[in-house]
Amino acid sequence: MTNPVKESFTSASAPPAPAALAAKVRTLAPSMTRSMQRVAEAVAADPAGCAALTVTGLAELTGTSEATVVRTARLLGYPGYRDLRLALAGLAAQQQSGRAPAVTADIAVDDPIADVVAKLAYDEQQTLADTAAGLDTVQLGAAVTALAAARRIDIYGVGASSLVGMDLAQKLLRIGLIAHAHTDPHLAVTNAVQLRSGDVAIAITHSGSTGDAIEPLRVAFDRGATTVAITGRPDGPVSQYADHVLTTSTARESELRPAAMSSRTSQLLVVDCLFIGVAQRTYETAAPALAASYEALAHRHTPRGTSR
Amino acid sequence: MTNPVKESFTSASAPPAPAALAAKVRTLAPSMTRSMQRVAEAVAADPAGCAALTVTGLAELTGTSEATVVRTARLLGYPGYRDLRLALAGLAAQQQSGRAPAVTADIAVDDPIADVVAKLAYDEQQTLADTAAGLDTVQLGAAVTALAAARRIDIYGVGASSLVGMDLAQKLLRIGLIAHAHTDPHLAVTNAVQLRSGDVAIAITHSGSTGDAIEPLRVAFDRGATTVAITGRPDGPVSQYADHVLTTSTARESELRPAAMSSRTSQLLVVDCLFIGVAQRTYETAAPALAASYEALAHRHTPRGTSR
DNA sequence: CGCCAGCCGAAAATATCTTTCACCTGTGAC
DNA sequence: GTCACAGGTGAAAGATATTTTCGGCTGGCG
Repeated sequence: MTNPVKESFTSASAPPAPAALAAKVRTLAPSMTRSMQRVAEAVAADPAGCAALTVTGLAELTGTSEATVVRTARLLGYPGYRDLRLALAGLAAQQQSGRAPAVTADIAVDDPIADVVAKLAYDEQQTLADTAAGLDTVQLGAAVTALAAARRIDIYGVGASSLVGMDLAQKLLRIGLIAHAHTDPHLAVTNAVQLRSGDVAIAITHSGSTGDAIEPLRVAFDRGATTVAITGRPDGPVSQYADHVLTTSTARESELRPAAMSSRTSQLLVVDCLFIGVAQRTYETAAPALAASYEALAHRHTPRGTSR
Repeated sequence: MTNPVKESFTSASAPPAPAALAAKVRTLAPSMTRSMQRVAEAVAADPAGCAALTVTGLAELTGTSEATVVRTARLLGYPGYRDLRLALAGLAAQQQSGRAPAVTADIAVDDPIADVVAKLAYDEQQTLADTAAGLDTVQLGAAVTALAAARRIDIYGVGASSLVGMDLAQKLLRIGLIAHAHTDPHLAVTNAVQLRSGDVAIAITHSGSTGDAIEPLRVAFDRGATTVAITGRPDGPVSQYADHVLTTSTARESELRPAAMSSRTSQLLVVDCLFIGVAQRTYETAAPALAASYEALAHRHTPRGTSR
């Protein structure tokens, strides 16, 4: 304790440097000794690589000793090598994520699988954002009100949209509403005839011009039911017979990724919004119903379960 | 040498996870013990803060022991605490520089409809990002390879997952593969018996323990077919019979938004990735098939169509 | 040529991380 | 109800990594 400040001079004004590490290295380089410069250089050149090394490793890499590495870390403003290493890891992560947004291109035939995942996820996120931004909450609210009070709900959709319709029907059934998704156009029409005021009919069609979904909606509309269209083309024929139009977004499509694919994401978001809206309005009955259906399902899972 | 695997079980397919740590915590949480959950929670809640702590510090903070902290780090896929800490520092740096924390609250009963839309869209975007980050591209690639060469593809899923299965089957059929989604558990099993080497069976179950989806997969597995599991619980029973496990992410759930709902988004992304992967590999036949199916559908739309 | 200042690394000292092991708790069988 | 058992758990031993100490070495200067 004769001399508490022996090897512990730090560059004073340096708090735990965040990202401007390369700059700091350059600034401080002149005041460094040869060995320290080698260490600093290595660190600046490959933060990620150095973050993976222990003091000893970095010392060997730079042909110096542990002590020198620690001294360098101190000079750069960190309490010790451990903290420099942490900062290095952070820096590496930043650089990493920084160059990520290069996924805006279309998916190509020869894209590696990792790129496919990234691009697809990005596209779908974009689709969701677009849909949310473009959704008319007034129309949505009106549709929810109609659904919550409906005596009976019929849903029409064919092809990819039929799955969305079934999803909605499944959900509504779970909270005690009477909903049915029709996929057979003929049966859809014959059922639509049964509808009347107080009932709700929903057509789901991305193109807005799928005859098989429009026809039953028209019948329901004529019968006095409240009609809702979920479509990517609010100016299409389907809107003619819809009291409320909910617009889904259309993502950029490519050869490998037909429109039908991204429209599904968009449609599902709308459907989820409808469901949650209805669940809110009918909370008194919906909550217990949801809990009950959850409970009922528990028995379908293998008891020992988690293999903990 | 007696027992090389004592405390060294890692979650197998887990490489040093990059940024999707919160997601990983959620995925693995169910298979964790109470103490480990506390640690995982702390880490997920405050990456930056935890990165500043030593093992001992984090153990004290969470009221557990060093051993438990290390065990948790292992479970999350890191060789030890040191590496988890490094990853944490990286994560913290990213959040710091990156976008807003955006701590969205759960959807409440009295949220206005506009909030519901925004929260839902945000949650689903989050789910997509998590899924993409957590997806093992090696497993995915292997599954794609198997699918592209398959003589026949059977898909099992019940409940909400059945819709995802149907979606996948629809897509694969479009590019000329022989795929069938089974929703009836009995028929699924009786059909699984027909499978043999060179065929592919896919089970989709969020819980990883849905007997009705596992049983046919087991049969297919025993018959020598290549088996794939798409699940949110990679440690669940279903993985026992799966050659390739594709992990979907689990979103924070709330009363109004049961897990089944967000799992669908995640599952669909995986399914889309599979589809595109297969389409790439079989481009020669897939491209014309896609074009043809598109062509065939055009006639189902009202001729005057778009009212443009 | 000898002396001194400061650089440098080997090795000791310390901190941190990992592993082991025994205890403890809750669970299921009888 | 009691017993046996399968894990979960943390204290402490053991292994690594980091920091500090300390003495040798180099090169400049009188």
